[in-house]
Amino acid sequence: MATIYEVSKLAGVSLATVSRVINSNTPVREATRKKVEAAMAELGYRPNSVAQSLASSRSNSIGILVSELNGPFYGVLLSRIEAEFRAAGKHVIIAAGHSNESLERESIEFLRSRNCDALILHVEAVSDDYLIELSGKGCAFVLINRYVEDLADRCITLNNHYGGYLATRHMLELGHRDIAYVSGPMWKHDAQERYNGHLEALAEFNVKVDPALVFEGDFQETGGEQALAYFLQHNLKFTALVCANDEMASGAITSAHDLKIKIPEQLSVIGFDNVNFAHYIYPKLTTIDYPIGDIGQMAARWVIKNVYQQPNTIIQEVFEPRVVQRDSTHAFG
Amino acid sequence: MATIYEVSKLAGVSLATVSRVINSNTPVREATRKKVEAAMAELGYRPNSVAQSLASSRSNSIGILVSELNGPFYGVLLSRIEAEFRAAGKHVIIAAGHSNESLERESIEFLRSRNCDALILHVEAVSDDYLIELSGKGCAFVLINRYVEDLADRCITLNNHYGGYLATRHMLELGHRDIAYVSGPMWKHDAQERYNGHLEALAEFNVKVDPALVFEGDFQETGGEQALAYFLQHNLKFTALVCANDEMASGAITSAHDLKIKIPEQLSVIGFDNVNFAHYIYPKLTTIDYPIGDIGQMAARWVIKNVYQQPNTIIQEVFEPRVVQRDSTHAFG
DNA sequence: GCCTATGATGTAAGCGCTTTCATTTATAGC
DNA sequence: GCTATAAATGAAAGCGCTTACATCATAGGC
Repeated sequence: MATIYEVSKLAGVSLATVSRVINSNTPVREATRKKVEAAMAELGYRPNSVAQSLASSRSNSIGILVSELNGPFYGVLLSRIEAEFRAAGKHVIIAAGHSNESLERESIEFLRSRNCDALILHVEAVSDDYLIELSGKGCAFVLINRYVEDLADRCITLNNHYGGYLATRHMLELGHRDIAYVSGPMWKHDAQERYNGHLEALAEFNVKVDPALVFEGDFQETGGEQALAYFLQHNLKFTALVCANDEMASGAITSAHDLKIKIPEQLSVIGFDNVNFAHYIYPKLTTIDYPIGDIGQMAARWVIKNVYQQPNTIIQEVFEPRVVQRDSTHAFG
Repeated sequence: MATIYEVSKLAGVSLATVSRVINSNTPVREATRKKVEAAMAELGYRPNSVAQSLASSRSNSIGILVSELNGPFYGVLLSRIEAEFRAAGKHVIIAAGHSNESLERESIEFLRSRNCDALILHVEAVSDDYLIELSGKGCAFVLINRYVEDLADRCITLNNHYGGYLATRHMLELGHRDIAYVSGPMWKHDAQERYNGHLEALAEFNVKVDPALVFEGDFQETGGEQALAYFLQHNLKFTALVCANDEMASGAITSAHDLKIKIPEQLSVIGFDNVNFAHYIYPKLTTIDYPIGDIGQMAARWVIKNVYQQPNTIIQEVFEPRVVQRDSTHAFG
């Protein structure tokens, strides 16, 4: 590969001038620029990004840490982040934290040692204090799907409360009044918020909360299966089932098939997240759309604005969910 | 961040010695090593990977180019590749080619300019000649899911022919004789091979091929829908449907639901790939497992062996598919 | 005890670029 | 046409590390 030195010799200018036309951060006379560009083209020159990084202490790389690389969720996220940075000439280094504290910390250290200019973190296990400390060390990062008070300006989140509200309101508007709820693990922030939204909707429609109609699931398919079994076993009356995510909704629907409960005729089911398999479920799952792609893109913009100094970039910190009506919900009666 | 220089001063040794204990490529006296390690620990030193790259002309980064970052397929692939390299202290840079020739070329150039030590490519649009030329330029890469004669030793593939054979044999063994086939776009190598496998199975069971029972789909859900509509419209008799991938199988099953065709009682359906949503389909989809994760891991090993010089690593170039029996297929009669 | 072979450590020259500062060249005002 | 000023370019010092080569220390052979 040709180096900047060879380009400068061929163009008959100094190294510095070539560097200037590459970075276009200092004016260069038109005629000189043309000469340099011709030389670069002739040699098929491409700047060595490693050398650029070392000299400028900018790596043009952004570290992305997500819980899992597979699964229905993160692909969309990565896709949008990559597209945004690619357009800006930056590249993306990925790592998986597997929702495990020590792995998450290790991954962050790993990415930091890779001289990433910034980190986009989707972390679940690491503590708020750790993140605050990290920020104190001067590490530039954005948090996705997590809100930390002291780091509020670097959190891009979904309005989970409103999502929970929308899901239950959807059922109420369809005329349902006996609504069972399958929550996520209550120690998780988003699970709690979604549940609070559910309560708000019930209150708005003057429906009394029946504690027996709430089941704490695990955000997995099994959670939905267990929830349905539990509600039926206790002989509870309900015509609608609100699930705090799509996996659990899928589990509940699978169980319902086995028990010959017709969906949505006998039971309306709504999920949350709108993961990519939601429309493969039969009947196609009505759910709350989590615009994870938009959130990823916004995180990338945050980096472009704050780390790569494009102050005009507009940042939206909170995203609003919406109902995606498909075939698993049905008017009451 | 501390530099190697500060470590050397604190430990009372030269830069070179510190570098040696970092890389452990040259013997260092035990006592010296201990001193250096203590100094590194005290300073919280981590080598600057950019400087290492520049000096050693090894970036310890591997570029991964896949068609899409989302979708049911690539997450698993990335996940396994990342895990393998992570364990080896390497990192992974990702890019998406979107099955578009110029984007694929551009992405490859992008990754090359990032000084990746090697590339793992899942490319569909770029020509064989381009790849051969790339290899001639001394660019180290492995090809996933694509076989190029002249590059045979750097191709990790699935035995698609055998997979096609297995799918149809599965139906034949269940007693079906009237078997419709939905292929992928025939210009795609894998679609062609899967179809040839289908033909082989039919021949083995002495079943005559009925050209009317073959429909060329698009590897998307719509392909499956169109195929079913086509077969029914032409009043063809068939009790089994072999689809060249899971998306098309899903489309066919959705259409079947709408037409009140019972699966598997009236029609057995098998897919191909075993993507993550296959078991969300109702009934759970019987399919051919494509061990994409294993293939990714093997590609990573290829790099470790050939680029990072670990000659003992064993490489498996061709992977064998297998039948995953679920609920969408049923014995004839 | 001296010389040599061997292993451990130090010295210093880059890797390919950016960037500060000095220098040269062009522009304008009189 | 000459100086004051601004604009364009060049020279050179790093960025933090690796590595070839030189040097020094140690041990073994006689």
